[in-house]
Amino acid sequence: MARERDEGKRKVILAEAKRLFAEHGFHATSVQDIVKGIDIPVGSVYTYFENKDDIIRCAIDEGWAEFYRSLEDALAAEPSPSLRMSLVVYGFLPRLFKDVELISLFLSEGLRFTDLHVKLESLARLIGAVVNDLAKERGMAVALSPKQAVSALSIFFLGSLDTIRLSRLTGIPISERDVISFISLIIEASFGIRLPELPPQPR
Amino acid sequence: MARERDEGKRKVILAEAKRLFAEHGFHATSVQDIVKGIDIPVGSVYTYFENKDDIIRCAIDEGWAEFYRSLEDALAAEPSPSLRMSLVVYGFLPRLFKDVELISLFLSEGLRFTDLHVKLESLARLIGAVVNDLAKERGMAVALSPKQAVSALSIFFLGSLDTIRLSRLTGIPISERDVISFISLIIEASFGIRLPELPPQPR
Amino acid sequence: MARERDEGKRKVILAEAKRLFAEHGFHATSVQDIVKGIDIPVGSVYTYFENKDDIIRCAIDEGWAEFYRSLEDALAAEPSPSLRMSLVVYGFLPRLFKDVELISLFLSEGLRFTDLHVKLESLARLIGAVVNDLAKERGMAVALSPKQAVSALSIFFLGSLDTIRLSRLTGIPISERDVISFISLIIEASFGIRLPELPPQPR
Amino acid sequence: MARERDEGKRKVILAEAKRLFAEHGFHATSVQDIVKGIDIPVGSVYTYFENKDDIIRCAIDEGWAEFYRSLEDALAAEPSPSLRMSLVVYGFLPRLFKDVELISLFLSEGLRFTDLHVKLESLARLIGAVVNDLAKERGMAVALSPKQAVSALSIFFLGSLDTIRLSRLTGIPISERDVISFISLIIEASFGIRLPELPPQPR
DNA sequence: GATGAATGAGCATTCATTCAT
DNA sequence: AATGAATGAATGCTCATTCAT
Repeated sequence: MARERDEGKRKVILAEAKRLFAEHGFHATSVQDIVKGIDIPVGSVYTYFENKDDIIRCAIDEGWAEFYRSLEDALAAEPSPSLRMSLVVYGFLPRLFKDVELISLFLSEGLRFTDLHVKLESLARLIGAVVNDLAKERGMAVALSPKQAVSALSIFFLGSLDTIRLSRLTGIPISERDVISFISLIIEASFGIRLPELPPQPR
Repeated sequence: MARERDEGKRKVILAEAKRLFAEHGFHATSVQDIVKGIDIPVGSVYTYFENKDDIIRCAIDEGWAEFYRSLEDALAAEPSPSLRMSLVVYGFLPRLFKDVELISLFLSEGLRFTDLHVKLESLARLIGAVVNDLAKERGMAVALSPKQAVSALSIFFLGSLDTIRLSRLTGIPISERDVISFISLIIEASFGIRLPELPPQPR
Repeated sequence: MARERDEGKRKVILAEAKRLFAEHGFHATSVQDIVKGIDIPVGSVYTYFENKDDIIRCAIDEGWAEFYRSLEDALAAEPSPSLRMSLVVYGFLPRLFKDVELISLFLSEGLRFTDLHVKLESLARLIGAVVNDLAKERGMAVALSPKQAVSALSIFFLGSLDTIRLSRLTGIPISERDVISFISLIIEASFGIRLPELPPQPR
Repeated sequence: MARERDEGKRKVILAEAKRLFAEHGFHATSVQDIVKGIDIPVGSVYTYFENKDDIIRCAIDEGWAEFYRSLEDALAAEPSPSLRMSLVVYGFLPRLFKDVELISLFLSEGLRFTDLHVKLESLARLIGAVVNDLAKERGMAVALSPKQAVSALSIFFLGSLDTIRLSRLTGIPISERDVISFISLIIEASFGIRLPELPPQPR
């Protein structure tokens, strides 16, 4: 009967907010700033979001959900442990790196706005399984305690993301390739395998 | 003749600012907030700092400088490569972890306010030398390209810091011990040595 | 042919509005607030009321009209002057006190939205007649000038209502019984009669 | 050292606020409205008041305190009970009536912002003493229970104020003289005395 | 130098009403 | 008629910085 909520409008707001939050920070970006560029009246923001906090929370949660789900699906479809590991390193790491805006949000303001540790734990479980399967395939006893495994994952994951964020923001000359090649080196050294390089994943 | 600036007052402002910036974020902390708790008039802040940005810049720069200098001095005083490495892992990593406020500033707002990559490059040079000397002592050819070395350091350094920051902020159950033990594990595995555990460094 | 307006829906809106206006004030209650709890769409409000002002005006006018009409009818049906006075004191005052919401509206925002003095004058005429008849019955010359009579009525009426409103809002320990017993005391003293207490009026 | 808080400025804000609140209501008057007419920047309001609520609270509390204190002082200086009663009726009632703005604030929004019942109880104690002394002087046993006395005072006080407020706002033709003359009539009838009319009190 | 009142642009959010559906 | 998304001016309040004292 009345006008329907326009999902497209919501997406536009979210995208512009993500862009500006990542570039200038959450607090330095006003709601007015967000709508200015996309020609949507301020009031409309509050049709689609509860408040400013809700915008960043949605941006992070939805970005993460999309990333996580597609990783989960792809891993489920691949039976070989070592190919699954390749998928993680050559498929999803680059994919994540492409979305610097999400990463920046995630690491700078995300802690205050979403249950980051829940996200991190799911990811640890997902990737932990890949690691374990690979170890089993290679006939290795897993040398890491579960606690060390979570630490390891957290360090590599956050470290890689932060390094990429840094390289974008400060011009430090580390490329995505450098990070990925180092990560794959570590894995290859640990498991004594050659990790088959995959073509970039389709979106 | 101008009255002396009161260095104690400056320190108090810096400490309170660091505390509040780390807890609530830079933008969410007003200059008024900073002086409220420490009973110093607003105007005085501008005797010691150019503006609000200058406060965070000083907090980070001075915190970093102090950390870096003491690391540099300690390394210079220790001739044995493996003991130097121990010093880094068991002496300075914990010391850094203790100063969560500095880490939080560093990782959340630091990028916008200080030349983080200059700091990171100095650190890479410093620690890179430790790594190289250790490799030489062990008669190993360094397997990492310089680029990979910087990537590696960046990933481990930022990853460790962010993991600790996270564990404090979100209650994710990773302790400083876990991080340190994982880092030392990696080093020991890479160099085939047993890294002697050092007593905590005095301040 | 136009669909019938749903009188029930109108009543529901009016009742909820009365409740919220009385509790939080007219300006502090949004039209959105009103419809939220009663599951009626905002747009519908404007089918039944011209605008927000119209809602409060109707609430007061209709509440008053109902009260006034039933007082008028009851008085018309009772021939004895002293019983008519009892009716006013023991029948209608308590009835009015029950409707605190109406009173609050009346006294707080009513002045700006309805012709309160017209209402007060009708009431003065109605009750003035009761007073005069009672005085005639008791063989008394009325000691009050018409102006004093209106003043008297206004003071007692508004004073009683305000006292009750106050006791509800602030917990001041004056009960409806206290007010009614004082009013009846004044009347009994003035006319030298014993006012027969009536059973509460049926709605 | 720095500029001193300007009590005059505070008074100007308070006076203008009182005027506008009384005329248009608290919620219908914006902080911007208040400063517009008196050429003071918005920010300065918050130097002198915590927030908008604080303005009305101060207006009521300070207006009441001034009124109450001067009533208290004047009563203390007058030994004769009947003259004290005259003082109340002919001295202070008119004085209160002059400050319609205070009354309006008091009765319309005051309940939400100040502990009105505390004020009313102090007043009841003060005037209750005058009534008792007069009764003793006249050799009368007080016929009212304490509860009835408070009710009586509340009804007369609030009724009188509201009647005056009404007459200003709606043009109902009741003058201050009418109210005062009715109140004095009641007192004279109750105590069988002639209340000596006093010249208006100096401010 | 020390102080803290002064400033006014800017902030996030609300809201009565309209009107496309 | 019914609906509820759309609207944008207006709200109360903040805040980095200045500068009169």
